[in-house]
Amino acid sequence: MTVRARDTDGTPRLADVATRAGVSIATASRTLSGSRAVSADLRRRVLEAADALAYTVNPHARSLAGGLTSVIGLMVYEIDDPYFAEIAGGVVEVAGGHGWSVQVSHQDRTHTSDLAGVRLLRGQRVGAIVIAGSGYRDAGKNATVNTELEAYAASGGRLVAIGHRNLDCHAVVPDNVGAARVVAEHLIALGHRRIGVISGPETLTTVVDRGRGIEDAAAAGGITDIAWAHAAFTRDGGRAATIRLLAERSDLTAVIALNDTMAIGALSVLRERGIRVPQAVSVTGIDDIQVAQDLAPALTTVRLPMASMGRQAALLALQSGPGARRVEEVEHELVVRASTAPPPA
Amino acid sequence: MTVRARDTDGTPRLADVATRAGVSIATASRTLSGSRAVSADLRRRVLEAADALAYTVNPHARSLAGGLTSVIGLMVYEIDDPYFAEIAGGVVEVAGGHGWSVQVSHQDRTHTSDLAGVRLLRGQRVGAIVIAGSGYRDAGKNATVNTELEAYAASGGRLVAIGHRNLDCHAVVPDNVGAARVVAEHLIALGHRRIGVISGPETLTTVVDRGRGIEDAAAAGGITDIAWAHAAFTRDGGRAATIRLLAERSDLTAVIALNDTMAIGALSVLRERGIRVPQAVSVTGIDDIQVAQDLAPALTTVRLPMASMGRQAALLALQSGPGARRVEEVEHELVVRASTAPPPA
DNA sequence: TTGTACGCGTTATCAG
DNA sequence: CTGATAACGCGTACAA
Repeated sequence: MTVRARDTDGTPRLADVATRAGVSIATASRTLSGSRAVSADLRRRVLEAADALAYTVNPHARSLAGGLTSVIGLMVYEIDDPYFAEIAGGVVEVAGGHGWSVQVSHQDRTHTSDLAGVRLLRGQRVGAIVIAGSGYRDAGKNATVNTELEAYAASGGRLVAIGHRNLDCHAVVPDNVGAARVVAEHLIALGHRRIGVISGPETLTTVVDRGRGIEDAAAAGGITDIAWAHAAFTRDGGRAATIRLLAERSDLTAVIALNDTMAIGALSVLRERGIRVPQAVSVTGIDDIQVAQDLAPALTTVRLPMASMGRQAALLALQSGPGARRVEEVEHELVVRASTAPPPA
Repeated sequence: MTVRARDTDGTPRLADVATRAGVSIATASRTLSGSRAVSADLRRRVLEAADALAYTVNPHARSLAGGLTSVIGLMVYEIDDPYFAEIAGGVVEVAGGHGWSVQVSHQDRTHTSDLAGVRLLRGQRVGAIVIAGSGYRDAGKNATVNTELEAYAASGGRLVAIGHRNLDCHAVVPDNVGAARVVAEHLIALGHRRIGVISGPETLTTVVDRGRGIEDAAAAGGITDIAWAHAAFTRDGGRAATIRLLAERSDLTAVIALNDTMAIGALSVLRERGIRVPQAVSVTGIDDIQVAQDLAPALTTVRLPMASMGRQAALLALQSGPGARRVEEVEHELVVRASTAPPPA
């Protein structure tokens, strides 16, 4: 006898369900995966059997047999950055609600690692990829990654981008230009004329877009001497950029950070130096991460609904039928708190 | 001819590598997975072929053939809570460095969902599970989850807990009792006697342990009337608990939050009411999440190295040979900032 | 509609 | 040390 009585590890297989229901494994498979119609009677029997056995499909077998897995590959920079963490929260929430898992793929803002990340995800046959990191401005760098991404989509994978438009797929995009313009306008309306911007690397499209928003507002306000300082898109980057800005232009009355994380760095430097915010210098951010309201002083910023963006992206990934490309714009809103005031007299 | 010329999606298979190297797929498999010794000559040829073809194993096929996958299932509450986000950062970092992926499983602090999470991870044959959420105090609730977890470990999965000891597996554990005692002692040393504690639900072991640390310090300091308020282990929970505490005991000079997130909630309530920190009331947290230093005022707390804990846990999961259970204690350190001062005269 | 049988890509077993 | 070959669990043409 070659009959393997009760083998492996006790996990029931599809065959067990089929046997118990008195049907073929094909029928069991069809009812469980819903790929084809099955008579109501058999359908019920299969479902009961599966339930009684506490059957769960083996995703690997399923994938090997041709399909993709119920996993969303989420590509982010630094999962411990609040911006991405909040997005991830939204993605995880929706995915979990649909029985999907979320695999976090870390990028380190180099396109080679992005490429490796995408390849890994493809190799794992994940059913969807949500790419939350900003795209690169450099077309060449984008090319390799995008090619891989599009090949993935072409082979049936669902692809959704958060925050960049230049990828040919569903996308959830904040209006980075508009958001940045709004904070700049707020400062200008308060009377600021000598403004500095602390910015992330210009290789990121998010940075470029937000920078453009500032320039738009400045031009409209007749301001021509905005001071720029570029650094990493992090708290430490914010510190470094602020220090440089202060050294170059001691007359600034306002600092615009291109995201809240950098703004936190700016605040910390100003606090160390005893420069009062907002009395001597106003500071703004963009994103409205949760802690923005609890900083010292509470940060004036522009709210982007990160968690909701994550949820939307996950929904697009899970629901997206054969339909055309969908780009969902998300609202932003100026949130005025305690870190901005008119410039000193 | 039944020969499938170039099928599926162009992804090279092990057979392709074997053919190109002029060996059997068995040999190719052995060299690539390193399961058995292979002569240096063949080994080199296989490696070259694999490299030339840009071959990557199909993890599903590998898993189906008997093994587990190179995936760490990370169970956390709220990936967007800084505490867990920082831990996740550490796990993702180490995992990525070893070619492993990280799958985030969300728990919602109910044991049924925990159970579902573990089952899902098992069903996916993940190679390791790192469970970062606090355990439950209720033995009954633990039982079902723990049984599942131990079955997982028994079947070859690597299991590592962060923050609870009562699971029979490798663990990375902070001294929650000691950490809480340290902040309480700090306040007592400053002269505080009328102290309130805002705490998470007592169903979590972390909460219970930290609470005990407070009680120890209070007893040693001869303080018997500590005021307690329980709520969710979140910012909003911190707000709710603080409001209740203030209503019951208007004479408090210090509020101990059992984690930084709740402390943030406490600070926000006190700020709204115009109660000055630390002049009127001192506030402390536990964890030292990154933003603790940037709050208003900067938070006095106890540092737990979350990122490092995540890294350690991942290493334990990936390296752990057949060795015995290892429990790694992590250091904590009181960080005195601006939110504590002697009580008002 | 339902069942049979083959293939998905690897690992493991068992001979050589 | 190396090579056939049988699983692994499931989807799905194909046939009935």
